[in-house]
Amino acid sequence: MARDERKRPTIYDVAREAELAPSTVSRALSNPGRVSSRTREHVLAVADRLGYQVNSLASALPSGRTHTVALFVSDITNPHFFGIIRGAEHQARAAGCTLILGDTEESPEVEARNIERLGGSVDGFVVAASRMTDEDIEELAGKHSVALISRQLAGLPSVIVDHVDGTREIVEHLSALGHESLVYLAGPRRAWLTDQRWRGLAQAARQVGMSARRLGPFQPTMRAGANAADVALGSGATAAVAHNDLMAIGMLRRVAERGMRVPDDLSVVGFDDIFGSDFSSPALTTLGGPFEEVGRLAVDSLLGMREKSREARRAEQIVLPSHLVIRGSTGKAPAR
Amino acid sequence: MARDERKRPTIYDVAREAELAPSTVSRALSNPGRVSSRTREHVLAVADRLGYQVNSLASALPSGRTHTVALFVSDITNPHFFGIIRGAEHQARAAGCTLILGDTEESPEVEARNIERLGGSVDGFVVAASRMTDEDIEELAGKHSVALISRQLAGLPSVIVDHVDGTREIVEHLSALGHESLVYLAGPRRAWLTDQRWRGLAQAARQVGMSARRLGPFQPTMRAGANAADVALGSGATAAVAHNDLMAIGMLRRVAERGMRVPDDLSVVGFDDIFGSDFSSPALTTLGGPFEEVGRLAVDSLLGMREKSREARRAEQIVLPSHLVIRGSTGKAPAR
DNA sequence: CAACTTTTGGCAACCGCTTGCCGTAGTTGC
DNA sequence: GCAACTACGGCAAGCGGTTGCCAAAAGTTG
Repeated sequence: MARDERKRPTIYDVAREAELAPSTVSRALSNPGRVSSRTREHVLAVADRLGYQVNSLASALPSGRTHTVALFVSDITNPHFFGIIRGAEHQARAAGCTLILGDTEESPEVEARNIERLGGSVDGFVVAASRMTDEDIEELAGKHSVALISRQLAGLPSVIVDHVDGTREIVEHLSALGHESLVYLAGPRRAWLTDQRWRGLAQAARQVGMSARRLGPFQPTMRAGANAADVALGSGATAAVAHNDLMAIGMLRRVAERGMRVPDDLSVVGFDDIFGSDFSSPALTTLGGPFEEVGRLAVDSLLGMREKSREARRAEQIVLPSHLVIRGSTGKAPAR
Repeated sequence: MARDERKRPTIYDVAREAELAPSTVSRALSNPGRVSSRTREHVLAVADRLGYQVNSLASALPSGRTHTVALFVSDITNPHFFGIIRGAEHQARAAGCTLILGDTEESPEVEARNIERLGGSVDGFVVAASRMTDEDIEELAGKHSVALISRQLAGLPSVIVDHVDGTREIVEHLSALGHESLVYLAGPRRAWLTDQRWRGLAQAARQVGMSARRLGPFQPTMRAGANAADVALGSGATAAVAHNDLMAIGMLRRVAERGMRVPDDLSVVGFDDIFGSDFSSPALTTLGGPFEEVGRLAVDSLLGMREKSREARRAEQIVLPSHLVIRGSTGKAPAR
């Protein structure tokens, strides 16, 4: 009682007060089945009275469990990641974990370096839109628990939003509006999604008898959207599918700047349904998805991994449904 | 050499390999002035060869320095915070620290609880737009290092963007356009900024002979903006200043929905210059600021606090200049 | 009721690093 | 040439928990 000199009480304080050994206190707190319920309740009561709180650092040291997960995103200023971040944060908190957020700035080097740096002090990594190579990710996964977002890799848990169905929907929508040609303004070469989206678009286009071309790559930013718009307009296609909404919104502005009209002269489609895509002018047709859920599930399967034995731990690859949000940026193809 | 069984090498491994005591290795690594340069270089070389990396948990335990700071924001999905988050993340990384991000969801309880939870495992807190009472913040600051963003409190370091000058600019801008009355659509009662902004607007209005009324409070969200728009239109004022851009953008939509026009029927001004405020329709006139810098400086002064002796540590209250970004949502006052 | 199993609490050895204190060797002053 | 310092390396005691192992207590069984 006398020695509460501003310091947080430790299990030793609780033990003394409860007239038990520190080890017993530790067990009562973190391994309740190991002590009698009478003892446990006594410990709990004393701990509560003293205002005891575990020192998470101290408990992480011997146990190896830090109760911390890291989430890396490729660009922290892309609104697309908000939902993911929020979902991940929620799920982490619900599981009693702390979330560390990292920005990899579109660079595989920054990504690798930051992950390395955190290596020993987190229970695992959720990596969204990784720019690393498959090999590097596999190496990383050999050393730490890893869950992927917007990327699939055999043997690793992942959460993505369906793009096969999504791209098909986009193409059918455009086809229904009379478009006969589209261009895909590709994202970064290292982004797994870039190829996936292109593949989906190309295949769907083939099936409905539309021509499709891939142009780029472009940085997935609003600024690069201006460039993409010029390239798209120059291509002669009547519909442009941008790698993401940031680019698509940048395109809308550039098209207007050049005195052309969306969708009369060019229809534009994006991906992600980000904040702002509903009030751009025109509002953007885009492929949305349940991104909070994505973040939540990624953290979930990351934390789940540790439970399962190495055997039973066949990584689950989750695919969530996407949905096409049709707005003003797509319209009838211009007459020939 | 033989015992690199998947485990990360420790200072003991380095010590053995370098034929020195672990304590010397520890000093060579983290207190270079304490050993001879010959020794230090030898240690560094061996550590490098073995691929040694400090275990930050283990070093945090005895030293109390975790090299981690936490940033709390009131709403992680508000784009306003992106810049702050990014700036904070950069500065933290530059200082060799890890950033933990927390969402307080506009709730003082969630805020207090989360801060409490992290208490022992971070070096300090940056709290942006805190919803806690002055008393609670002071209590918190008694136990931990705290730096404030968008809030001032005597004795605590803080970074804010100038609102006195900013609100004056807004009012003068509106006055110049012929407006004679404005309404302020207030933000949450617990937000320090709500009163500050209102005070600034009211005073500036008095000086230019404009009438000013305060309405609300409203939640600082797009959704609440619809409500705010109706209230503003009903007030008879010709100019509306929303608590933030989220609300302002929500207002723009609602005004259009009701068949009125911005700025012909009502001029609208926001705060923050968030992502999207440049492509809403019409584009939003808003008070911007160097928010990345805000995040950066907040982390900076938080980390700086620990250096200074308790005496010299007179908390710096930083005020960064704001700037009015004039766009299409403000225009000439409608003729009587 | 003896023999045996299951609970339950305690002891002590870590986890990996930091740091106060001590002793030795080398340097400086007079 | 000797006392007084200073520089530098080592020893060992933590930091606050966790956990393997042991022994006493309690519960089972025939």
